[in-house]
Amino acid sequence: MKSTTDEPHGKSDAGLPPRGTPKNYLMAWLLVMLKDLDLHGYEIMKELRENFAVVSDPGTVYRALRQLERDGYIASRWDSQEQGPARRVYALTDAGTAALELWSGALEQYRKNLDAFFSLYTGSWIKPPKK
Amino acid sequence: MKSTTDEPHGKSDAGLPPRGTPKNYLMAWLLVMLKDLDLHGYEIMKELRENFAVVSDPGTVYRALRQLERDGYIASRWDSQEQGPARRVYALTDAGTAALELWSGALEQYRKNLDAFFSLYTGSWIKPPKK
DNA sequence: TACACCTATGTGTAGAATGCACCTACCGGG
DNA sequence: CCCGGTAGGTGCATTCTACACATAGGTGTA
Repeated sequence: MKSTTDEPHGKSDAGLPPRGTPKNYLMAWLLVMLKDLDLHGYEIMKELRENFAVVSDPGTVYRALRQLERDGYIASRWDSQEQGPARRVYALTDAGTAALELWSGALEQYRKNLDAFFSLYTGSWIKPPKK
Repeated sequence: MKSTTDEPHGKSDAGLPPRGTPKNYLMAWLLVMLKDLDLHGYEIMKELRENFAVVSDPGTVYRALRQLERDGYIASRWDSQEQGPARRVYALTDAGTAALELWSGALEQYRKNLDAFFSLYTGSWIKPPKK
């Protein structure tokens, strides 16, 4: 049983870091996974869980993939092999490639922001004097 | 008028990077701002908006500060100077200092994760062979 | 045959984080 | 007298994600 959800008075512990991934981070990862290879959802999900620890739940991955498809960033086809259930294989579209480029720029920005955080955390911060 | 909200069929553009900050990122910043100095909300909010671009909205900052206080990570006192309205000045508690340390570790982890993303984005990724 | 388990793909739902719009109140200048 | 800046706050809607659960084909095994 989770300790943070059964408190009677609504203690929420938002001050503590979540296992939390940045908002919409998942989308960037889905796009980058498909950059060179076409993959199906289960494969992507396992990689993201086991190798990259980006997401914990299969449902979230499948839902996000369908959303990316609705929005035209990826396209899917069915791969019906005789072994096991059919797979929905995804491929990046041109819009998806463009979006991935945008994501890359945005994440570089995040990285600089992180550096700013650490420079506050390690050095002392001098508040800019009010003019 | 925002172009993403009035589409009839629910297009949501989640594939594109949001101005988006990582989830709960704000909490880490509030804590780190108070690491060496006691500040009031308005000051913190202006810094976060103008110098660090972490958050866009004052309400969000004030709300988050109250939440951190409810959870015991920061404490407030009123600073009633005769100039202008009274200010609620915040200071880090011991729990807050500990939480900030946790945040620092989590964000270092996040940075490594970002590096993994970029190594996928720039190099080619070789999918690990299924055993 | 029954069952457990793995692959593969989803839906329903709830909680949390955030942005936008809006409100109160104090104070100084034109 | 009204405007704008300082200071703090609420209500609401949207969005993201985790958890639980459902479905279905296939394989091994008791």
